[in-house]
Amino acid sequence: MGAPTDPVYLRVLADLRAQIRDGMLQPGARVPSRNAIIARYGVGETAAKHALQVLTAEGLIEARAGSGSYVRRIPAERLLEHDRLHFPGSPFGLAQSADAADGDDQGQAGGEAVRLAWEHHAERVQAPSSVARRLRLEPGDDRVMRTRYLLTADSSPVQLATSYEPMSITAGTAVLLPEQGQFAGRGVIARMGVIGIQVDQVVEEIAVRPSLSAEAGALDIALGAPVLSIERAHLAGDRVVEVCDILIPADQYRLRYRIPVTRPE
Amino acid sequence: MGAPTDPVYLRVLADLRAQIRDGMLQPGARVPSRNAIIARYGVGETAAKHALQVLTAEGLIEARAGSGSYVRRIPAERLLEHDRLHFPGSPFGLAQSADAADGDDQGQAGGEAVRLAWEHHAERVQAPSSVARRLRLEPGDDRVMRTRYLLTADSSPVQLATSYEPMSITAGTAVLLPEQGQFAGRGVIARMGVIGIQVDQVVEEIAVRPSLSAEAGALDIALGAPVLSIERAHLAGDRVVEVCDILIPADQYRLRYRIPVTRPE
DNA sequence: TCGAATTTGTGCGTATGTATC
DNA sequence: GGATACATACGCACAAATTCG
Repeated sequence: MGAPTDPVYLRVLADLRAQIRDGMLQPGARVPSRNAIIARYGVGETAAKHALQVLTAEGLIEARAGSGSYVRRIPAERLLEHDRLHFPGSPFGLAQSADAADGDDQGQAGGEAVRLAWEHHAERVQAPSSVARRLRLEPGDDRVMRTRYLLTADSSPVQLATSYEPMSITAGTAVLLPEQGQFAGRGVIARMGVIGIQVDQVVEEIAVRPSLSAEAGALDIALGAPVLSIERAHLAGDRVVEVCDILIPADQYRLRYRIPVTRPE
Repeated sequence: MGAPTDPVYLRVLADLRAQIRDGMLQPGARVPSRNAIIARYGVGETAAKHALQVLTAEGLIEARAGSGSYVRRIPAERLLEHDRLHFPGSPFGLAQSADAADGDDQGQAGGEAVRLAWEHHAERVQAPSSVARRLRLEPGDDRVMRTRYLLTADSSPVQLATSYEPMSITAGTAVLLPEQGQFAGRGVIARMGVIGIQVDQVVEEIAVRPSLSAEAGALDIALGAPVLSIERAHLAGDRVVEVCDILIPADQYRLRYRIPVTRPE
């Protein structure tokens, strides 16, 4: 037997991907339709379909029924800053991409302001088992306050955050509801400080995984497109006073951490 | 006309996903084959195929040709700790996923010891344009020391790091070569300290993108599989004394940042 | 050791529904 | 309304890997 032949759809896929990378297919341009691919590359419909589907999953193109597939305009990959620990629902705020990347073509002029908006909804719930474990509560504990956040920039979703706080800590205090009352929007550290709890450490675990369908719907990305998943915990000594799951479309945003270095020796 | 009927494959998909989530299909268990799905759900081959394919794309199952599809064990995901700023070549060291063991400082907690190994190679090069910009050097500056690192755990690649240091800082000192001499393996902060430069900030930008072919080869992952790309810079006041590009297979590792909170007001 | 059955991966053709132009 | 394009759906075929008698 000769060499194991590469799958046909990979040839189409590689060619289209190269055309997009090299700029032969500009952002917004129309990608050859299934029939066009069949004719041009001499492949069957399955291969054409499969190639387009993989490009869609990679986030390089976007398919519109009845119209065609188009090269996605990537919104210049925005930067999410980490240094605002008081930010509501999430430690990541949107940064101005002032010193932004090498490619400048996309730039929408220097001074455009981005309209940011938060939606949030707080509710008392039973802790899901993974949350109970991270908060070190008994499985099934129903004294947990869950707050869901959706951050949008110019009405397009930026991040989805779900925060959990044990009511054993906050019940009966002025900060039971994170986004109501005098201390709304001040962040976990400030709010815990109000009731005498000193947060001294934040732990974040960053992972990447394909989006599930509900998440893809909420973030307006393709099903299976990679998302950054950040599991955050606020600690006060040995106590875990808050945990939060943050989801961000991985291909549209990057995270920036600034870490001060203190000199020991 | 009547209600738009839901796609058939979604019914299969939702059912299998629920079985995985609820534990009816345990990690490692075999998922029904194409033929089994056709028989059990009364759907066509296309729908069965499509449902399995979406689950694969979501990372919930793993298909082995000739054998079957199996629920993925995700706990295989290893953790990379950030807190060792002195680590050579990279701020990420391997932590043992001994389930939230807080106190351990070295990775070897649980039963299994992981054999870690570094390869490195230093060379004087001309700065690529993006590196020159980040180091604030003239484009084409050829007084730059580049050190390439490959970290392996049990001989499988974990991360690829490329570090750049301006020789205007290190030339003629004992720390010109990061991995040779008395201060080898002590990390950027310690080495710069030796020659009187006080690093006071580390900035890291985390992004996710599909791997290029050279990277996929070095990391032993599939071409196009997502990688975590970390652009790191060591700053001493206004000076950028080192930049480093770190690549990590995104589906196999997660990053952990521990951030101490200092109380100002 | 070998071969048959199973399963996935890839490929083909065709058909229908629906959205867009 | 008609042409085009994608989404979904059916069925069939073969190669390669795996499993198992």
